[in-house]
Amino acid sequence: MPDHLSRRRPSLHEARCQTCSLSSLCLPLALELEDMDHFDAIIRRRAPLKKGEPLFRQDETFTSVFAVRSGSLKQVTTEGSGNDQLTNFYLPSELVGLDGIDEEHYPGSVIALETTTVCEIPFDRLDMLAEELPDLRSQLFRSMSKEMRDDRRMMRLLSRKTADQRMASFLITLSDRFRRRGYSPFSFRLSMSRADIGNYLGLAVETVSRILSRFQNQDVVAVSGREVNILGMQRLVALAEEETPEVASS
Amino acid sequence: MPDHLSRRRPSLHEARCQTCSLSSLCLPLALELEDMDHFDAIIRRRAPLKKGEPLFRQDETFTSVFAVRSGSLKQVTTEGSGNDQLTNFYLPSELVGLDGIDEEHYPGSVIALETTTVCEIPFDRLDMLAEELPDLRSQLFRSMSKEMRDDRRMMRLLSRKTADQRMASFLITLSDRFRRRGYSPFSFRLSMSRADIGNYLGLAVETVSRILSRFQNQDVVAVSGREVNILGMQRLVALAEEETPEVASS
DNA sequence: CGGCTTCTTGATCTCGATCAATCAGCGTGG
DNA sequence: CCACGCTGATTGATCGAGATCAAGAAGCCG
Repeated sequence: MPDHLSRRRPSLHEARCQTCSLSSLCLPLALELEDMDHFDAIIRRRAPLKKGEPLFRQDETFTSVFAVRSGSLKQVTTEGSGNDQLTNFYLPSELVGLDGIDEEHYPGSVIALETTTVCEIPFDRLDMLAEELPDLRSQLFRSMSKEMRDDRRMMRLLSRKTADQRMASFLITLSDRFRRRGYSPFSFRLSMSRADIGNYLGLAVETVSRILSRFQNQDVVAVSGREVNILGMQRLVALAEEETPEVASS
Repeated sequence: MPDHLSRRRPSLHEARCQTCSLSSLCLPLALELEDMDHFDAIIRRRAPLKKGEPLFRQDETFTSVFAVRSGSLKQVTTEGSGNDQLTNFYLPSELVGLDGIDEEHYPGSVIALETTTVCEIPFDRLDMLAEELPDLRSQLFRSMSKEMRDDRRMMRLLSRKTADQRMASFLITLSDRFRRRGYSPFSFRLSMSRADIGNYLGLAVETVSRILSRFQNQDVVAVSGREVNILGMQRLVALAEEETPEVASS
């Protein structure tokens, strides 16, 4: 993640939706000014999380969803003994915790990858407001629907794609998310470790490292530590889409 | 004109939520009788789908969600050329199409695996009703949240589990869903082909077949064609949870 | 510095894909 | 009724992508 994402402490006037630079991407995106006031009123500001700090832990009681304001987080689900699964990364404007509504508990821990600030949105208040504001309700449905759609894409990636395609897809997706947030899509900093990437993509750390080295040798990207430069977006897209031979189909 | 002639409703008394045997599992589960009337009023009954018939196709405009009344369906997403991904199976009382809200198009085709009946719920009407009925709204959020949670479980399965664990998990999940619908959790019929199972679990057809044979030899299940008998649920659970050595973790 | 963790690179092994062949079911038409 | 063809399922033999094991290198912070 670009450093300025995490460095920027919200000054006071940023701490309101009306003046937040993310408002066009975030939950209140469809609201009129007046409605946004109502929405803004239920938000709780939070002290910034330091790297490694949890926003909440798995199995804690679900109370709120969170909008990322700056920084980034990962969601990790532990099942059985010591076998974690990293199910998502969250960037600014994205909504965290929606999968906890059902069952009333968060299904995974969400942990800051760098200094991170979030807006807390108590869900009972949000639900009440969703009753009054059709646009807010609609946006909430959309957000959840989008997350389901992204999950399906991820399943496809995990069950059909080769290691190379996974890495390429991962870099493209990140690039895209940065672009839509107004940052360079070609030059950014990874806030997650190689281990995180491997865990997320279903690959061994060694494989992640090897593939990045190979991409580098092929001049598709330039990687230095966590700094990434995409040199050939075309090639990268080609790598991600390359026809995988065949699998079961009905 | 007498009412029963002008109505295009199927005359089955089951065709109303109030008397539907699934109402305790389905969307209106939390509604008072009076509210259920309102909900019932927006439902459109549909002619049964025959095996192989699509409920809707990928990229069609999103208009409705559907509740499965009887039978079963699969959701298939095609991307690129001829490379399908089966992302879900749907059983009675489950909600189909929620991932189409965002983007206004269905992200995959949904196809009947056998003769199947569904209730069509126009989404704009549902949304309006969700404004008036907090319980309905809540249940809708829950359904979506649950689907996200299930998706995450699936990601975990695809990225961490061995072929044996996948098959075992699959059978257990099915068994569980049958149990909650009042059917035998130990004896049921698979409505999907081996190819469908393989596609869903990210395995080759041959692997699915081999594992079922092996499970059979170990007296964990008895399989005859699509008929399944679970002989050792304990063993099956053990197979599904067996510690997978190690993978990347942070 | 030294003691960490994270990352890279090399060598080997393994699970499940792929290739190939046969078999079983099942509707269709002669 | 059976022969035919088609699709789905099973079983065997081989192969390869990526995991695992092993050892260094490079950051990073006290």
